[in-house]
Amino acid sequence: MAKSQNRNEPIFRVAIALPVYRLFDYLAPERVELIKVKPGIRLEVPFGKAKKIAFLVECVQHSDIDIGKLKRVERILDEKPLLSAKDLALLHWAGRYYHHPLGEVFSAAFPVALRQGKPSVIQAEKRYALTELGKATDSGQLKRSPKQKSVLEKFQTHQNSLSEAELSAWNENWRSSVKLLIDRQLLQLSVSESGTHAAEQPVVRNDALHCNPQQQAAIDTVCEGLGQFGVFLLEGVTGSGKTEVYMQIIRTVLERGQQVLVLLPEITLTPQLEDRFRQRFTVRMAISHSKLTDRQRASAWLTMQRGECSILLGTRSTLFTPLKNPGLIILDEEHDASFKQQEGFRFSARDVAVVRGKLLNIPVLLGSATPALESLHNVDNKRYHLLHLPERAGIATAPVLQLLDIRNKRMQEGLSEALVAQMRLTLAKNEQVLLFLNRRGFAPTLICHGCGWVARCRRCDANLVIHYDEGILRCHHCGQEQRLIRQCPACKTGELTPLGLGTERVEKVLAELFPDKSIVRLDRDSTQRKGSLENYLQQINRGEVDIILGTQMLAKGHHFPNVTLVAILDVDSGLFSIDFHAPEKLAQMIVQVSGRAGRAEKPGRVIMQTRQPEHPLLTTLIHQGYNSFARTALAERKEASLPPFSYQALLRVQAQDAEMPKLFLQAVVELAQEYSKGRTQLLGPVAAPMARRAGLYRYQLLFQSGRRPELHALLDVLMPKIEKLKQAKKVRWSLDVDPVDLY
DNA sequence: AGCACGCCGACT
DNA sequence: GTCGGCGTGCTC
Repeated sequence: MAKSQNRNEPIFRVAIALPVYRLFDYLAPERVELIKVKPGIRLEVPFGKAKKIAFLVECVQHSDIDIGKLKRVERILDEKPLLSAKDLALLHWAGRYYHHPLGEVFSAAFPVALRQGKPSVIQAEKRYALTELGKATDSGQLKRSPKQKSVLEKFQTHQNSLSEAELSAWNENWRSSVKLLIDRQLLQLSVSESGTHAAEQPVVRNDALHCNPQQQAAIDTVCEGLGQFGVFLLEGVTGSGKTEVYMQIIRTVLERGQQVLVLLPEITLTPQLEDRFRQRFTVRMAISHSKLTDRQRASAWLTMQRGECSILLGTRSTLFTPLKNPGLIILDEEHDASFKQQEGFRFSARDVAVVRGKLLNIPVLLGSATPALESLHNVDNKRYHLLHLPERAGIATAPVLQLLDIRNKRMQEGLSEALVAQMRLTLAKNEQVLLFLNRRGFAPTLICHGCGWVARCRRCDANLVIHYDEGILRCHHCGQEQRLIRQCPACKTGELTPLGLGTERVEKVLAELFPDKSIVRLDRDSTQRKGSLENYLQQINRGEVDIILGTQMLAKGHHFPNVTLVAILDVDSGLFSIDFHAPEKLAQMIVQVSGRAGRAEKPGRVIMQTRQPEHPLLTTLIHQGYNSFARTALAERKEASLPPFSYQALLRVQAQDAEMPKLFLQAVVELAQEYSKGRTQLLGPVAAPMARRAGLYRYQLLFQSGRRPELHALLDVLMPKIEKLKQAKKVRWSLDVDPVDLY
């Protein structure tokens, strides 16, 4: 039949973004010059009834599929691959290491617009600036249009022009106001000032700050290592001048004509670093994070790919952006768990960055005040080179940490009398107080005083959290809400009482205790409105706020120079977790929160309320510092053969049916025992710590081995078989290699 | 992931 | 007698 005459047709083996491990074979397009076709190019292929975008993996001569059944590639989308051979190798490595389908890995490397098959064209980015009229206009005149007023103020408090990307990061809905302000001739389109860099022009526009010897040593060490692979761990407390070190190293990289990729854990941290970089560097800089439009992200990606831009600042997903002249990868706050993607393709941006650095033969610079235990372990075994910044730069002094024993003490909504007294002293000196409580809402539990009934989520194994402001009960795990009830549904008589502490409740008592003070609450609920976080931060730094109260989001990066007292209201809640990562996370959180205080010339103090004043984690951390804590914690991990002294992968399963997840994992265990020759342990199957979430029943199975190759060899044979398991079709499962969150 | 095929319940 | 429920299986 037709079979034989086509025997020598070239076959395109492609990856398609699907949750399956196998690749798909297609007939090459007719009249194609095979020499010009390189792996990595995007293709459009017929797939089932639809068309899909595919990535060419290789050209082969033979297919296992009957050649008559193969379809033909419809269209070639790229003349040349947008990814280099080394970046393709990185994706293949990541697919193998995380045991994730290659098509989805490829898909993650491209910005949305390109993975949908859009052409690789760059949309020029617009910038806006004040007109002379805009500079002279008092924003008070716009008080009848508050959105325009705030946009005008944004420009008036900003030195340079603002790009679409910067405006989007600040407030997603800026377009209409900017348009109206242009109509009023207060704003104008500005000629792209950050794109003016010419080859002969200096890369920096102003002088570097003076560095202390340790900073200089760090700069020199990394700069000497440019042009070859090496991982540097820059350990420096808040205020030790890490950013200055980054900038001086970046300058050298730029002067070599190379590009720099800078990764941050969170979008909210990009504007401040972007500002500092723009003040220092003349080169073009791209920003990429999920608040930007698909078009903006595609432009950032392509300008880096073409080498038209020298610095890329972005979050986790930016890691795979191709670089025409790669020089350096910086990953700031490397300990931060946000660098681990928590769904789908669960990669660690830190670990993949290191592999990327190795493939590109460039240095990787990791920065943190509280390095991850794995990173310190990698310093110990000489894989990473430690650069230590022991001092605070300038004249700032380190904050003093102290424990406040609250056993048997009178408490008012989580505040001890001693703490309130310290707050009064601080406020009397006109200095700011920061209170940290990592629980939003009014109270985490609503309990009946009469019968003990507790408000539970119907779809999760969790209690509903009281949100008085909104008059609702909300589940923090599935988002389900219901009206706040007044009467106990069980006994109809008892009094419903809020139990426990949330930021809303503390805010209320603060308002009573300090009626003449201005209080700001920063948590996901109070900052949901776009741009409100930035507005609050500005208020705080203008000194219009006396007491700052907030959750996790306070712990990251933001500087509050006039804060001299920090209190961690409930440090004990972090001491009792089944996850072995918990002590590390708690210690990092304490040090990070402490870093918010006592910058500038005013010394800061940190008070931790605890009922465990003798707890070794707390005493070690306070008296000997983070590094001693880390040493102790690493010794404990070693003793217990936990990571980084062993290697883990967690197989998670969930299903509507209560029994299926367990049955599926039992089948997996049978398979694993058949193929596991070595000493890879199987821990489970066990119910997940939260056995039901959003209506789904959850189970998990942990693989652990003292040798990484052994674990991966097992997973290599196991995963394709798991995919074909008949039980697999009735559940949703995912593998998490190097899990950081065992929940 | 989509999407069609397929075999059992309440409607014109 | 049909419309449609979502269980199961396939996509080169």
